[in-house]
Amino acid sequence: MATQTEEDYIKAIFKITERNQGAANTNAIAKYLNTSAASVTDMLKRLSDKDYFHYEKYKGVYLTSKGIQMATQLVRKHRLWEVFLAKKLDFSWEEVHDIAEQLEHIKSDTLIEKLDAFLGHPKYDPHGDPIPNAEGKFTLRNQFGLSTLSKGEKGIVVGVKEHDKDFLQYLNQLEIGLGTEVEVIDVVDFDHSIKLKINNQEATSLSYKVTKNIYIKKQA
Amino acid sequence: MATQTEEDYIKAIFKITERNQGAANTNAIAKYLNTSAASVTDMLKRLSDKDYFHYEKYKGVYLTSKGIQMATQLVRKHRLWEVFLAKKLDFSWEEVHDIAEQLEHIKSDTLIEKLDAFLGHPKYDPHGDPIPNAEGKFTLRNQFGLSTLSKGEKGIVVGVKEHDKDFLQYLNQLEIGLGTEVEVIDVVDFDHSIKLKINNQEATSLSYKVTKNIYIKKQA
DNA sequence: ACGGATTTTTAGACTAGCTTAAAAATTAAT
DNA sequence: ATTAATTTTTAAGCTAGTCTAAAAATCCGT
Ligand SMILES: [Mn+2]
Ligand SMILES: [Mn+2]
Ligand SMILES: [Mn+2]
Ligand SMILES: [Mn+2]
Repeated sequence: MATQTEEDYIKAIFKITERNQGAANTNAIAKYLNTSAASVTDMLKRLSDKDYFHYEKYKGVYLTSKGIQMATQLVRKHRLWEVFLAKKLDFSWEEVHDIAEQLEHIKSDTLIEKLDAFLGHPKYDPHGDPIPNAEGKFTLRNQFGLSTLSKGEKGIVVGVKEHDKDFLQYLNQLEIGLGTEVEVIDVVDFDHSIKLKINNQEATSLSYKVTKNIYIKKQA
Repeated sequence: MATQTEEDYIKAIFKITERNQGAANTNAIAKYLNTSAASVTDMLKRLSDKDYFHYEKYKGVYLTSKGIQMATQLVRKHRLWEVFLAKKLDFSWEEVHDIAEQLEHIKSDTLIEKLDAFLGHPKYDPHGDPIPNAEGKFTLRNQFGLSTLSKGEKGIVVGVKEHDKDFLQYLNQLEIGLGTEVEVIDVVDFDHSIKLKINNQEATSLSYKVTKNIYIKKQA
């Protein structure tokens, strides 16, 4: 069975290739896993006969279907545990990730299917990210960056791109969370900042850096 | 922070000293953890400057108060997770142990307190074992081995001594679980076997080996 | 096409944990 | 009190995973 470290490497490669649309290179993996490039090369060499990925020296690495399947199951577990922590144990969305990072490695197929049922087969996690089903299929959604809305448009917050704690806590403070109604009152051309009504309260100004990390579903 | 292996060693020492009423010796630990005596000696040497226990060559090992506290917290976590698995996810009592053996190592103090609250601060786990509170205090109970009952006495099953899967499945088959009402119809002196009414069904015969592993609360 | 910067790999060494085989200490039996 | 059996420790060596420093390969600007 795969060790926790192995699993973390596979998931890292999955996340990086997904983001980059190409092979994951050594430095990117090292940075993602907070380890040295030398360790990564070493690990890739040691793992490369386990058929999780294709590795060519100096060319980076990409997952095989076996690797993708494993990574997807890990993402499934991670996100289901996040839902459990947020919905059942009342953790806030900025607290769930670190704990789920551990829980995702618990070995038991039955466990995750029972957990899924207990949670009512949720489709999205506390950050609005889709939860793959047991077969690995993600439910995609028609979403837009809040930064793409024009003056007068309304939406409902459905997710966040950035998962950084400070960012999420800033959103808490603004009372922005999943399901929050927003309406763009004004867009400032100069810096792309936005004046936003949040749940019909008085408008607040949000920087582009913030709005481009919030996903919304458009509202009539 | 303590590694999973360290935690397993501390818990093993705790369980063994509790059972033996004396220092835990190398072979006992090795057997408990399914490892070699040499590994245990090695580990004890390496851990002995971390103040979890007192170790004297050839004399075995016993926990310090720091070690006891750690072991108790592990038992608390283990049993709370078992309750979660049984009560919320519908696992049977013979399935929960192996998964809890992994879950007990998840690092987060908040998590376990929230889980405890979510479960309604249970006092006993699915095997009837007491769950220490956050301060490490166990709630003891006035219980007897089913084998100590005399003809005519009634009781309610409150726990099991043996946690073996086959034993627990045998009890499932007999429809004996926590809360089951039992009445001793007859005691056979020769082999100490017992004729038992289970939930007022027709009586079944149980061997001494079985009855001495079932704990009951006496009933008027 | 070359030189410098960047990225990646190699080399060598470390820790945690484990193994088997042999040596030493302890315990038990005569 | 010896000897024999048992338990424990030591010795030597293995794997997984990590590190730093140095070498090698690739990439990039001119
Ligand atoms: Mn992880
Ligand atoms: Mn998430
Ligand atoms: Mn464990
Ligand atoms: Mn239990």
